[in-house]
Amino acid sequence: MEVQKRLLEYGIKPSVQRLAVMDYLMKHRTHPTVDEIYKALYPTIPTLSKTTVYNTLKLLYESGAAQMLNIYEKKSCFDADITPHGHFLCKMCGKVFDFDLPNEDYQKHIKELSSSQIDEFHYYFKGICKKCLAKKTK
Amino acid sequence: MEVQKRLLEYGIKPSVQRLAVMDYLMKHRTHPTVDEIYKALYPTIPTLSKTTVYNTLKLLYESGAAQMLNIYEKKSCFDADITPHGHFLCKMCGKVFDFDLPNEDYQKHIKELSSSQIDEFHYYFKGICKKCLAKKTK
DNA sequence: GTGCTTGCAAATCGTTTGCAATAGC
DNA sequence: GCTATTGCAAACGATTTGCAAGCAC
Repeated sequence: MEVQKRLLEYGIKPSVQRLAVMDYLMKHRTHPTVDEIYKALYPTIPTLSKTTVYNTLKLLYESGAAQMLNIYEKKSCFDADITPHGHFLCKMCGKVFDFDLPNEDYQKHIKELSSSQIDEFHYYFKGICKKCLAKKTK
Repeated sequence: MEVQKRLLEYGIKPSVQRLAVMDYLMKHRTHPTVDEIYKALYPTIPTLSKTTVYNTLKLLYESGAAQMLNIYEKKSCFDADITPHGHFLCKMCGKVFDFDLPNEDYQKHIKELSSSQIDEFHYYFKGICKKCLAKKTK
């Protein structure tokens, strides 16, 4: 199973809770928040505490096994996709969408900042998605 | 004075407090937080309340007269430069630096997302700046 | 004097911390 | 048994809210 593999790859000792959180992240590419993950896992792991979800996500993020996004103003959300890519937040439906990023751009900017150490890369737009735009004009 | 001009341009009725906040933002391109702005202005406007600073910055941001950045994990910071440009957060010294963004990239991505409405644009790196890297290896 | 702006105090909410209970080797 | 992980309750800190007082035209 690739969930366990991902944890081990980033030096994270697996546990029921950690596997569940990583598994959820890998299967739900919706950029879930702590609360969403907690609420989704609670039914299957009734002893789960929100602190553990916080701890686990922090661990995943700091080990590099997941990305933490601050695209929402007040809460973080998480992404199992750790390759550099862009995000789009629709301010109407609140959903976050992925979009590909031409790789040359990424390289170019890395070079511009050379001699600094780059750990994280964030690229996103906020606006209104096609679906919501259509609804609005109706 | 261009501070007042900026407010009027974005349909914001000037007041002592609003002018002071906008003025501070335009003169200090350090991406200050609410608290930093409040602490800086308090000596000159001793009746100033932090709520007003919050209100004013929200107004500036929602009117388009300033940018709000969520590059820090837990607090917002603000930028009077409203043209699309990139940011770099040094995780050691905590400073945020600007960097220019090749304009074609911006256009390209806008087009990729066409038929969505784009309101905000965020592009940033996190890492360690040259100065701090040098200190570290010493 | 009417409506907008300000500012205080209290509330809110995501997140962190301290610490005791628990699990895994 | 020892160490790392979990989970509860309390603390924290940035931001928002309710509301009364002040200001401007």
